[in-house]
Amino acid sequence: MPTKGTAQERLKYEQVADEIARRAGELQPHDHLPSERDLMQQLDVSRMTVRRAIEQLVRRGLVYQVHGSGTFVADPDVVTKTLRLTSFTEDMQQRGLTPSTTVLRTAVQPATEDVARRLRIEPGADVLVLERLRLADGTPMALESVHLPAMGTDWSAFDPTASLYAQMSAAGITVERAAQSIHAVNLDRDQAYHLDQAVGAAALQVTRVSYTEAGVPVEIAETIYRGDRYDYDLVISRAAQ
Amino acid sequence: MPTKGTAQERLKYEQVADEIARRAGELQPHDHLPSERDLMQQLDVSRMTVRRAIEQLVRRGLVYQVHGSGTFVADPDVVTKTLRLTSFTEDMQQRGLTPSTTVLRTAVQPATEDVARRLRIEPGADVLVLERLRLADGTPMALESVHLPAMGTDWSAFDPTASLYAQMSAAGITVERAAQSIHAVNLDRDQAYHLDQAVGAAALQVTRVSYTEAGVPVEIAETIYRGDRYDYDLVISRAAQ
DNA sequence: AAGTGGTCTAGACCACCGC
DNA sequence: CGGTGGTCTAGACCACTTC
Repeated sequence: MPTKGTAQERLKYEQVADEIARRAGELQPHDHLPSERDLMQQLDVSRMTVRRAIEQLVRRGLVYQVHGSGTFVADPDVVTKTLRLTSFTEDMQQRGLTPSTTVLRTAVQPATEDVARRLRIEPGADVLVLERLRLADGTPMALESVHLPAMGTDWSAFDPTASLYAQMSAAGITVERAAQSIHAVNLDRDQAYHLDQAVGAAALQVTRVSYTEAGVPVEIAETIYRGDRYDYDLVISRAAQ
Repeated sequence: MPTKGTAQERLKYEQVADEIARRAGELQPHDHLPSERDLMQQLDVSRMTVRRAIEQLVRRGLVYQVHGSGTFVADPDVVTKTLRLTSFTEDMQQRGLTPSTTVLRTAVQPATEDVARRLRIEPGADVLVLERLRLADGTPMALESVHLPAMGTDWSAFDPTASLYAQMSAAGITVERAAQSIHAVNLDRDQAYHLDQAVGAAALQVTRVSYTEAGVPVEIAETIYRGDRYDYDLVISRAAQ
């Protein structure tokens, strides 16, 4: 038997998933893939590992399964752009734009009733407030207002121009889930000024509350995107449930 | 051995998931749940079944797991309202409102270049076009324009006032995935009239392309929601990936 | 070192599809 | 009927956390 535990670069089911994805790429939409039993023999793994690999691919929308019939290559098109948890920076880079940021305001202040309730902290407790103008290729794209609870973190070393998620991650905070609410608003005079838009122009107001794996809220962010330059794209899958 | 295959009301892992969820409900957030090995003994199932059950609960945001440490009850709050594939009817009912519909237009017409490309059919091929005003508790909420490809279906029996998804389902078409794009727009005169809003008021324009499990597009829907009465809520999970 | 979740195996039976 | 995916078992070893 070959050495097994040593330097197992990647998980087996991921390697299997990659291999099946590679084969699917060489076939046409709706073509039949080998059966799970064939694949386990060919790739020398157990059936559960094959199933787990295929499960990933189904979730990504790359293949689909029909009960007594088989596994097939899916029609592409929608693939790739599944819903992900992204920062403004990543989001813009993905669209091929260069993001930049102007800090409008940064302050430590007592939490309002509403903010305290949503962050599940005491009203009046310290929160870091950060207001930024986000630009893409030098053009104003969004106005962002972020509230962060203290959480024993030392915000004195905080750099408002750098990536927020990166700094939170460095502080041991990992965002696992976020609730978003999207609303349409007409820009007021101040907002229109910052975004270089006409007063009353339609804009997307996205309010996000981010949570750790344990369901502890760690961020409230309210972002107002220019309506003429920003779409909120997402893919909903019934399988996700 | 007891009879096994007969009348197996529900899947084992679902029953196990329910039982674990019940126990979690009686505990406080961040309380420790029994280990997987304890649960498999207590519930007399294999470990894989326990893991599969817990996997569901993690996806629902009800519990969370930490590698060498254990399984814990999650902080609630966000739970329940995960992203789902819903119709206007379900959506409104979920918000406690009574939906109704006024049909503005219904016609079979040749597909435009753009519609044909998105539905992956020939330009000029027949599509069913349906324009409806959707109301909640009698108040106009949204303007909806739907394009359906022919797909050999007999649209002559089509009832524009009834649920679209129900009729598609009856025709053997199941929507499994949908790509949505959300945009902010200012209402034009005609839209404002139908929605009982001021001209130029901000509104959410949601464009959806629905696909079957095999990735075949079966519907294009463009819905314009009143900005003052409609939020688009969703929960993004990193686990979803 | 003991206990936990994470991965993987080899095998079984069931439910469904197409011939 | 044979082949397919869907569920489930009993056991093993690994990686990580906690003491």
